[in-house]
Amino acid sequence: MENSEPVADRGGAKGPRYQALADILQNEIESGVYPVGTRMPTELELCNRFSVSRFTVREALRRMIDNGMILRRQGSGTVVVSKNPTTMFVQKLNSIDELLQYSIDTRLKVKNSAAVEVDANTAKMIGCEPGTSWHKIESIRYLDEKSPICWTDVYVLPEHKSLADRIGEDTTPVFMVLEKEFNVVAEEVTMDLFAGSIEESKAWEMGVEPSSPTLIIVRKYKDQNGRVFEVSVSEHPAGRFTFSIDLLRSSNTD
Amino acid sequence: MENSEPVADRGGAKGPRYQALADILQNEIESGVYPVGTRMPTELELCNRFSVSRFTVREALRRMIDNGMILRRQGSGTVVVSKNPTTMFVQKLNSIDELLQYSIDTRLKVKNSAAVEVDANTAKMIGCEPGTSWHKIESIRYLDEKSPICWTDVYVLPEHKSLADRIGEDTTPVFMVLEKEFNVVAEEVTMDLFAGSIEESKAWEMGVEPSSPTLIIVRKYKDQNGRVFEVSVSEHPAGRFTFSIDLLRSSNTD
DNA sequence: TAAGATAAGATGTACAGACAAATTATATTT
DNA sequence: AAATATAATTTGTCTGTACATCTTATCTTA
Repeated sequence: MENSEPVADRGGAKGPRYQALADILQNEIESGVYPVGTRMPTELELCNRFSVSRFTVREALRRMIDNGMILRRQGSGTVVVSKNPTTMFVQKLNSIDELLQYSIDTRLKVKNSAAVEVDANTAKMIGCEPGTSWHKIESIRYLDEKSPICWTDVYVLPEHKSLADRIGEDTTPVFMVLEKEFNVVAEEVTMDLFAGSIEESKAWEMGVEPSSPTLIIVRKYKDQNGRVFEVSVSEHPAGRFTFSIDLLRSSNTD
Repeated sequence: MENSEPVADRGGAKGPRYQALADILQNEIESGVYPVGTRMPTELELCNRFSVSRFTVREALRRMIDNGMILRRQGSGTVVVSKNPTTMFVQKLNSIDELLQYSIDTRLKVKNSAAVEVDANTAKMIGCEPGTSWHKIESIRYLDEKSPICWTDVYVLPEHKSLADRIGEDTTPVFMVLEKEFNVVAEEVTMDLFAGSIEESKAWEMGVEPSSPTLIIVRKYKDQNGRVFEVSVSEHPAGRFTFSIDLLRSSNTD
């Protein structure tokens, strides 16, 4: 007596068996057979139900992990964490340089370095409470001697203020210096991009008209505990810089 | 006579065997044993050299694929594509909406729709040859009746011009309408963000001063063959819109 | 020479079995 | 009843084998 469902020999569908199995299970999750938060059947149960080997089951579940629908823990089991396959587009960065999007030859030149208590405006921009203590490093990024790319204000924790002395020594990104010197790890980076007008004082330094358009990029670097340990605010005068993102549709064949 | 290298029983290092193997191979790539562009040993050769099963070898190579160091093709082999483990940060999008970054309630209102041959400036901006034929759809994105978010010029292929009639019907993103109606698939999306000044004519429509700062976003949608089938140019007056990216350090434990 | 058929080589898929490691449930002891 | 030890469960790692599928090289033929 056959007690298994036809995964091996389904209609006219082509492709590997684990993909067919993944499709079935994803469908069952979407239709509520295994609600979010509950546990999926064990590998052995799936093997028996569909009459396939553990290899096939694990390969199918691996796809579902990549799609962000399930989560597995050794000894515990498989839990459903999402009804829909997440991550339809993925951005891949090939290097740290692409995160900052400057060629390796640009250099940061420090103009000023001092402790500050952020005012209301700045607090809103960098996402913290007004009056918080930060160490602010004002600097300009140059392509060469006469070509300023952008003005950058770097905010670091007070205990990291000695960082200012190391900026400009080489072309290492600021947050990588922090990682190396102060033993923090950038686990998450949030970037906000918007348009604005440049301040009069900075306009002179950058060699553009006052209140001319700029692309402002605010980067927040968080460590493992979610604490923001660096914020940088960069202002790029129009025409000097383009921020590019390349997104690839992830390999879900759903 | 033992002719294999010790992967199974290395020093005091813990962890699975495939991880040890992956580390060794990554090291050899970095030190130039297998230069970028050349082919790695076959699975069977690695099995023999390290006295491990094909499972272990494939599991190791799978890690290296995830790191973007190698690329494999059935029947062909394994080629090295990068000296360093790539993808240090990954952006995950949970929905199409996050790609466009507009709340689901915004609507596009078509102002004009006509065939055009792009001039030199536009050609440079959207990345094609001057004189190319496109169908241009000018529109404005509104949050509600009186709140324009941005001006958007959508360029689609001439054979897709009937799309203009379907824009604004609902809140479906333009490229998704194309995917559904014309059977194309957005496999890759390239976005360029930069600052600029708004044109006089558009300034009036958007309710801002002429030549005031704008955030310009150019999105190019490519299909499986790499052909660009849609280009959109959005101009967001300063203060109306912020583009956010959230990057997570990828799980490579190298 | 060029086109097509054939063979060889490499990765992909699939099965079965075994043990390791982590978790959870159960039983035991205090 | 609570803490501890034990057993059962579940996923992780690993080996071996077999065949399928795709690619590339080689041979054959027109």
